[in-house]
Amino acid sequence: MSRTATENGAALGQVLELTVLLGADMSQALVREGLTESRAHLLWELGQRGPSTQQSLARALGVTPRNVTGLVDGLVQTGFVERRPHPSDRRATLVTFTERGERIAEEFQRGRAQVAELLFGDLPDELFSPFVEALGRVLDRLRTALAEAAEGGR
Amino acid sequence: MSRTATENGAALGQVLELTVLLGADMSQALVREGLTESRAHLLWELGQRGPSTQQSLARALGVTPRNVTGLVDGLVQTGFVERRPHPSDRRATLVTFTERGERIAEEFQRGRAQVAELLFGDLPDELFSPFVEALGRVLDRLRTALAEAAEGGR
DNA sequence: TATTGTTATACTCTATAACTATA
DNA sequence: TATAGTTATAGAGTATAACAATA
Repeated sequence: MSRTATENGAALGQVLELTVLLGADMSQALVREGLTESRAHLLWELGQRGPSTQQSLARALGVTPRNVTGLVDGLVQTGFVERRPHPSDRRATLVTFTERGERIAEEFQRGRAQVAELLFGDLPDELFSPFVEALGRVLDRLRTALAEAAEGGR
Repeated sequence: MSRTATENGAALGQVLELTVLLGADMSQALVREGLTESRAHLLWELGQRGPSTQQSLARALGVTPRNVTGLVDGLVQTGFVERRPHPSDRRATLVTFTERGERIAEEFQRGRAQVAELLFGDLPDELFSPFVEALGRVLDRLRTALAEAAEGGR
């Protein structure tokens, strides 16, 4: 083996710590804005897609339509989104940003860019390039393994 | 600037995808074992510390003692842990693994090692070394920023 | 007095199943 | 008959506050 299992394990430990810290940072910011992770995730998807039916949000988030009802209820109460009638389908509602919601969604994007600069801004290219290359390969391995597990589990 | 914000943003995107996929993989495995993330986290800490009071678990997990009561209730019902009297303090209970719990905790460790091999086993040293170096620096930046944010927020 | 764990209460996220209005 | 969203019900995780037993 070119490397010990201990070295690979330590690298995974670093990756896991990174996920924990990024999660903590995000969570901090959300609490400040009066949001939960689930609600923020919905706002993020809404920002990516524009006004959306609850069904499409449910599919995007990978949760049940009933769950989306609850999340939208919360976001309506706290003033981030509105329910509007769908122009051509009277069964459906279009979830749309309020001004406040729009502002927050833009802040998300800015915040994400700031985090990217914080993490990588000072990293010299000699490290950044192989980092991205290695990360790409690691992701490929993981995607493949998960897809195979999903195949086998069916 | 040596790199564009777009490149840094893309790198962050990769990192975030990695966190999502690792979370999905872990979650898959936990559901198979009849565990939730919170309960698995408690088992993990218990494995690191050995038999523990609920207070110490609460501190380790960063949740309230009341919350630990619920998690331990669930783990007792599903046969992963037992409550035993504390030998010297009759107020406290010692949460200890059952045989089944012990077995699962060992499987966690093996599973984690397998994931490490899956992710990094095929990565050539020329990529692995700078990857770890870069990751270390990124973690330092993030730890520092979070510590400062915690300072300021007090 | 302080600490350990629990009861009481409440909020959020999540799911399934049944129901209403509309397509 | 099928789809969009909601009501009903339930379980899990989380929190605060009040309380019992013990230190």
